[in-house]
Amino acid sequence: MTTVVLDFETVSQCDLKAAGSWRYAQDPSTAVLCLCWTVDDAAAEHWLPGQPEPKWPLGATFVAHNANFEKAIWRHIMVPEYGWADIPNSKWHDTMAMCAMRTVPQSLDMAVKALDLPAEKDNTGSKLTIGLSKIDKKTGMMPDPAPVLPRVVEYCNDDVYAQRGLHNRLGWLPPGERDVWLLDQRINERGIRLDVPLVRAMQTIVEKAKTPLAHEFRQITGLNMTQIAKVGDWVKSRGVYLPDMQAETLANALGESPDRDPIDDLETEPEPMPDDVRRALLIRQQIGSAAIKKLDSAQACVMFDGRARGLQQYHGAGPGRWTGRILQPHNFPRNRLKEDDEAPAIEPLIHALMTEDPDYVEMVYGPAVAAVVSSLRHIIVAGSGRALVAGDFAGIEARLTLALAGEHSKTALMAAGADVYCDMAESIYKRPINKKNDPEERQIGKNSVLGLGFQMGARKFRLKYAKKHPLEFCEEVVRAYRQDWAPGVKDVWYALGNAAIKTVWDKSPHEAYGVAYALEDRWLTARLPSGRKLWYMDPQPTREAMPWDETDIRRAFTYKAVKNKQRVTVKAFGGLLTENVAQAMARDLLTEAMFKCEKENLPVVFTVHDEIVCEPFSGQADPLMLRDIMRDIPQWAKAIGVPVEAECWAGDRYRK
DNA sequence: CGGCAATGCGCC
DNA sequence: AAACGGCGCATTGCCG
Repeated sequence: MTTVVLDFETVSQCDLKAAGSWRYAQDPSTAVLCLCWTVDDAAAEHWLPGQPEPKWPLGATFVAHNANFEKAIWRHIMVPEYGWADIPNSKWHDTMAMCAMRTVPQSLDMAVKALDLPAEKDNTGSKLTIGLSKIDKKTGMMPDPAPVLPRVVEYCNDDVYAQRGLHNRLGWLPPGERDVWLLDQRINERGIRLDVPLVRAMQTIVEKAKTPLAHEFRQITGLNMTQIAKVGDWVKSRGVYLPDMQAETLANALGESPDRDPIDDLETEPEPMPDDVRRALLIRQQIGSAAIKKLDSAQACVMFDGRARGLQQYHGAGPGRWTGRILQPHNFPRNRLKEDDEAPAIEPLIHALMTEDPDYVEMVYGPAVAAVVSSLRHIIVAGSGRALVAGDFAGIEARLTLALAGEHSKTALMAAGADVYCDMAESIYKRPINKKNDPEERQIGKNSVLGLGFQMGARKFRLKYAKKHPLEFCEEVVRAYRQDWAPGVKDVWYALGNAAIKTVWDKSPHEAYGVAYALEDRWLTARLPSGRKLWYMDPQPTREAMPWDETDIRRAFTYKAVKNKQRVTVKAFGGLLTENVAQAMARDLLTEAMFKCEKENLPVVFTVHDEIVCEPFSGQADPLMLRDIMRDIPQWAKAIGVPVEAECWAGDRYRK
């Protein structure tokens, strides 16, 4: 098979980072500087605008790093402006997807370095090319690319060689993942319809509501609201101690926490607070949300047809989950507005926001910016003639973990629809618990079931879920989970940990709980019950002191991963490996359901880890159909006995 | 001014 | 007996 490795260089006044590849390619100011490519092992060639279309080898596969970009340029510029033939998705391959799957850094430069391939990033060429998209400050005009074009081609050639080296080193996606990637491409090209007039109205409201409050904040503190550290210092200087400026901390400090029990816990009673501090914190709480920046993101990436594309990154996270980009549908704030203890009806809320009148919004829904933040999800809508149908797997990672651990009495409870959070709470409190009379106890039970499956300890549990309880209580919660409620789970941690450690130390494969660890090339792989593999790069045998006893030194291992765009060494431990497996199995259930949705006229527009959002024709918007699809699990999942439940809904706007 | 690291904050 | 999560983006603050 002939392989063409290619790379475009372009100029534009559109901000690629903010807009994403698809919107960028559609921008009228975007133009191609050059296209460079190699055919198999031959030397690089290049094409410049004005030259005839190159003769592409018949049936070639086109390989690019972040093929989304090359595809977008090809479809939005080469096809309509230069009359080139389209290349279908089935003829594209993405080295970035390959890096993602193998947990190699996704940036070309870092990937090449991590794999010790012989290529250096041409920083000068990169800067020169980027500079062609920026207004020249001396002339006030866009620079003329012509004089530097040979240098740009040289830079582009280097990138093509780097990409080819990467491709030769990593090869192709395995067949199953190839299908997932092709589905990913379809979803990213389909895009998400945004309600642009609503986005504008929200921005107007935020602007109007924010200005006087931001001014008042500055009057009181002399600071900018976003200078969190300095605001913290100021608060402290006024005699109030706050560990951070997080929404929850502020709510507690301002005495708004509904579940607080002041008699029980005098220590955390909100301190009497000077009026200016109270007012400043109230303002910060009302308008300090960073999430409203999503409105700017939405404007920047939405295309001429009202849809935003390229919002999901294939295999962005180690266990295979998608990650969000640009608008990032993965972290929309949840709706915190309450009307009679329920989320308010959506359409009246949208109507109120569309008035662009913050006073009216405030009168009906409380502080206007908070109302906007709570409504952000609703900017995602169904296209015309269509509806949204969405569903999420209920507590899927906890269910998978319990099933894997053979805790069949617990999975049977779940399958029967019992309230396992109350069941867990009964193990903790050793008395009958019900949802109505013991909401706090049930919440502790819920956090335990969802949080303690991956070796979280008492300290962390307290920090995350139970700040108001003493450490001793959290120790008892952890003990109850590990000893009484689901004792099989800790066995999974130790078994997976030991199997992986033995594999790395003895360089021979070891299996536990249906997860088969082996060494392949520079990776430790974990074959899951679904047949898919997880990849851990550059595993190193180490010896580690145990956290509970520094004289207790045991075999362990580390591997390399990317965090915050940095390559870091990660210490493996059983709980982490178990979490990876649970996340990965949940992802496999998700993709399985996504394929079925596509077949059943429920085109997928995005997913959020355990949630699928589809956009069928209005007449086919049947949440029960989606529920059936999501509950229809593959054989491997049936074999471990995981009880799967999905909560589904249909509507015109995205919600939670 | 741009690049980079650290931090905060939102979700699953 | 027994431990650490996974992400992306915005902002700040420091550096050259």
